[in-house]
Amino acid sequence: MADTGGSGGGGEGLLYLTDEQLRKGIEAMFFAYRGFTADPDRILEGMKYGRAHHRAIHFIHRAPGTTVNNLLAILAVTKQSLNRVLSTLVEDGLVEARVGVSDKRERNLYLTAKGSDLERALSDAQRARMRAAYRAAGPQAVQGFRQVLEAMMDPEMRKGYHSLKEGGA
Amino acid sequence: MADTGGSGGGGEGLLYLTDEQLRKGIEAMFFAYRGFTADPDRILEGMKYGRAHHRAIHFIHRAPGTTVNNLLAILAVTKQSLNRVLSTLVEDGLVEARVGVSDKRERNLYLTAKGSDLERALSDAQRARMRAAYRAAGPQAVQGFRQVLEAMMDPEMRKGYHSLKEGGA
DNA sequence: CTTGGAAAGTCAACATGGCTGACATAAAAT
DNA sequence: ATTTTATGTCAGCCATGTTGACTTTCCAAG
Repeated sequence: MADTGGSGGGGEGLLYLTDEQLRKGIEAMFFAYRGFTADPDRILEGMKYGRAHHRAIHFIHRAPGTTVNNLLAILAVTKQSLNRVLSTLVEDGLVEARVGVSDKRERNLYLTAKGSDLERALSDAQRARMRAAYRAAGPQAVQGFRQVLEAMMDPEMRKGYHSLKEGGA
Repeated sequence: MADTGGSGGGGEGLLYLTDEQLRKGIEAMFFAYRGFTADPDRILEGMKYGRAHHRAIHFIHRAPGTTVNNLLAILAVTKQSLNRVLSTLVEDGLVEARVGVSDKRERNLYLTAKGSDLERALSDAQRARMRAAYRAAGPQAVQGFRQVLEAMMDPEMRKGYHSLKEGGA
């Protein structure tokens, strides 16, 4: 396990694995995630929606025509929980749920124009912060950021993260 | 807006700021955070505690003797919300809340032996995952990870993140 | 010393979004 | 045709966020 890490000579290359460094990383993750969700949360607040609605809208936008079950796998919540969120979005005309063609048990989900508008507002806000952070840290840092995040995911999550393509009707 | 970024020659240095790259970062953050909380959540499940209890325990461990108000600032929830969590922890003998010495309105918070045991279990689990991710990604990546996370925080959060020292009785 | 406002913490009640259980409908298997 | 399986829905519970009203303590003005 020879290490060619950044710091110094001898065994110093493992200093980034000390409990203290790990703790800092843990707390950074906690505080950063709060920043990460802050802007969309602010937009949603006042509307009768929350973070759960944001997530659903995001992934429907990403994979139009996806099924409820597909979404379930990505979001890792129960179908009952998702259904509540989806129901209000359909009622309010942000999401259209078309009965499946080949399998009538399924519902294929699409954003309406109204839903797309909200999606854009939310993702614009979230991207703006992300862009600022990326720019401040630089491309090298961003690469490391992505590497660590990916290593932090559960293996199944990592799969869902890389595929995330299926779902077309 | 000249950029001296890492990749290539011409305008290529800004490729990491495209909407597509930003979206990948956003989703990575979402999936990674789930991994980040998964192990402690698993430990807490079954016990009558949740993520909120974990956070309280973590920061009391970090700053023994901290006051409720101090914790409030770090966690950014309402005192009523924190109070519920803290009350159960005190009742169950995981946290001791000593009336302040100089100011009897305050409560200084400490983990009991029992509380420390749970804290250790939780942070061991969380650190193990973090350590694995760090090791997999390497020290260079970890540095970038930390840089991006910090740039993603709100400025006030960033302060709280760096100080986080006060709180002694 | 008394009085009044600010600060810290507590109690009550409500909203969001997790959860499990029970169920309806459609599809697939026998 | 009947049973089994998959998908989605309805009802109700729990954790944890919220606001509002209150108590206790502290400090400052009189």
